[in-house]
Amino acid sequence: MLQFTNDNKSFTTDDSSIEIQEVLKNLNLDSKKNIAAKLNGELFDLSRVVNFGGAVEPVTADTEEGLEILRHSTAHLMAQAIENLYPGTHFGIGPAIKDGFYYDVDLNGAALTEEDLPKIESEMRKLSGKAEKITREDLSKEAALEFFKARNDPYKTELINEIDAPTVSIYKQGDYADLCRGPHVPDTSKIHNFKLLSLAGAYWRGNEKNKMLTRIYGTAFATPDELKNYLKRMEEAKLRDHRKLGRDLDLFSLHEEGPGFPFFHPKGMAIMNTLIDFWRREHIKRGYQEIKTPQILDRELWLKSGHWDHYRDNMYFTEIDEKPFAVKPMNCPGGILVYKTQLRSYRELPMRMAELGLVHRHERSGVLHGLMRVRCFTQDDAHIYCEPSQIRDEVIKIMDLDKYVYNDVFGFKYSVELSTRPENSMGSEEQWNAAENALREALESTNTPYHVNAGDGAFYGPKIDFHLEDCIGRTWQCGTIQLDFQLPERFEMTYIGEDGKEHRPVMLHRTILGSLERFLGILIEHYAGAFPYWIAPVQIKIIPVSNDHMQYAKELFDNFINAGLRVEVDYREEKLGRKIRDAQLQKIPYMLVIGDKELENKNISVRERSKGDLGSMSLDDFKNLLSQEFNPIH
RNA sequence: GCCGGCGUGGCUCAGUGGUAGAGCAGCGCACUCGUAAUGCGCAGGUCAACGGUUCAAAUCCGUUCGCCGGCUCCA
Repeated sequence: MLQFTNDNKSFTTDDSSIEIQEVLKNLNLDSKKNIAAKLNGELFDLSRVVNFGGAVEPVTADTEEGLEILRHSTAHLMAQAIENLYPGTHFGIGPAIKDGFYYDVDLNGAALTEEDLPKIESEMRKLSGKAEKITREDLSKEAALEFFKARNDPYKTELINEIDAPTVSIYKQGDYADLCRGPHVPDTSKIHNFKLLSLAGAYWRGNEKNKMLTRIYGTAFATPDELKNYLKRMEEAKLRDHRKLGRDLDLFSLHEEGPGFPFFHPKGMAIMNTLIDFWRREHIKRGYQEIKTPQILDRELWLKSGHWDHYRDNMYFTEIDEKPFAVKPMNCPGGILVYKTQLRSYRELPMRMAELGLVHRHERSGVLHGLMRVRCFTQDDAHIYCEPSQIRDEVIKIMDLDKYVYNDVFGFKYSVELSTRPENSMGSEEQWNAAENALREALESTNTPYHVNAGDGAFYGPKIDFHLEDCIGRTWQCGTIQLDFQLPERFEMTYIGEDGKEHRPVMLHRTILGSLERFLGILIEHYAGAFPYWIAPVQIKIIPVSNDHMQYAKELFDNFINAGLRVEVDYREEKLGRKIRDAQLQKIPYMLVIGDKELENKNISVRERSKGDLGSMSLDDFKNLLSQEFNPIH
């Protein structure tokens, strides 16, 4: 006797070969919208025979789980279409991902281009129109291997060999068959609202030593409107691309003469400098001191630090007086030399030394991306030297600063990851365990949710990484906290303890913004170029109505400049509408219109970029208005 | 680095074998203007670079560089 329930409804049957869709029917849960079902929380195909009972519910494409199934099935449909159009294609993997799905295919040397995508799409629509049943079969591993060997599918057989279970499942629709855990929609007619998006190369199993396959990205949604909205969102995201806005707003530029080395224009620097002002004030408040160390240092230093062994491939080298030197890829070794200039006391610890260090790292040409991924960047670095017992509190203090900066000041969502010991690392197992535990303890004592990234730590120690989410939902690593027992050892760093004896300090490496360049890129996209007043490169644009008002405009300009504000005057002999439009396009927070009326009353007419005309007011009232603006520097 | 695509004035883009085009921006002139584009005129390009095919190359082929979308790697 099987019993199925849904809320307060229930259904019992003796039929141990019943399909879930029959169960749903008997519970009056049948619907054309159903694409799968959940039984005791586990997902099943609608046609799956179940010989056990439990809580059952239908799954539709408008839920997160349903959408994932739909997308996975769309990937299969695409593979089926490709097999029809390009016989002999071998298939890799084809999962659902965040905003859609992809399939990695091996076209036997044939190359696809973007123009081929509509052709594949229309084949998919044709197959969808046939409403072919999607069926599941459970096979022993041996039988499955036979099956895919017979189909000459090397990638699938490789996958089967690695599956650690006696049986595997395959899904079929028409002549197409795929190794797959499922579940899937019941037939291909459920798949309507999809679009193939782009092509890319992808190594088989993500390993660059393997063959490169062709990856086809696509997406699918429950309704046409959702698909349309998604595509529109992507278009809008393109409009806030920091590379486009960086040019339009005259913030920075990139040149062939320096691939990966960005050039900052006056307006980009205005933002950078405001960011740095903010950063300095906040660090002074929190007990940091600031240092600056050289760009190029003797190779011996990098041999000693371990960078030569572990980081050489990312470093630039040069020669001075026939002696080998390296351009610094990190600030730590230089900072340690500063620490070692004096005999240190336990009374000085924890010692927090910050450095806005410009580091150079050789990145492979294909990974460069605007300001987000460059070959030279300014780290808002700091090294904290402390006693082991102080680690936890110091980590908590850094996480507090992270929260303040990311959340309170910039309004970002962020997530936290703990990365543990990688291959090719320095130091002993015990040291690594102690270090990892210290970080874990700090996370847990503050109830911080985090993911573990096994094997992703730095070569000298484990780390906590902070990932910000940008407008397209991409995440970027900014802050990091890295615990290091290795460098203090290698550099024989010491402090004199309360007991009068020498002790070895522990070292924390940390950044908050990460890279100022990347952080600026993220800010541009986050605000779509409309920077908040406090950080806007031009805060106020003064717009004289005609030549008669230039003199008054200049007086106002001087007044604002003396008050430390970033202000410009539009001296062009253009119509007012034109000057307003241009200031709007530059996304300047405040526009001050100066004409006869203002000249006469010695006041100003204020326009705010999103609220529009605020009317006339006195200079004092306007300054009062400005003082109400969010400003973490004042 | 790898796979695919792309490279035409400052920007956005036309131009597929026969003497390089448009709009915007720039400059000049006129208009002196009240909350998102005034009009007219002028100037600006060895078509990424190098090599090849051809009577003739922006256009076809090759190499290099750079950029874009991914993979791998990372702040």
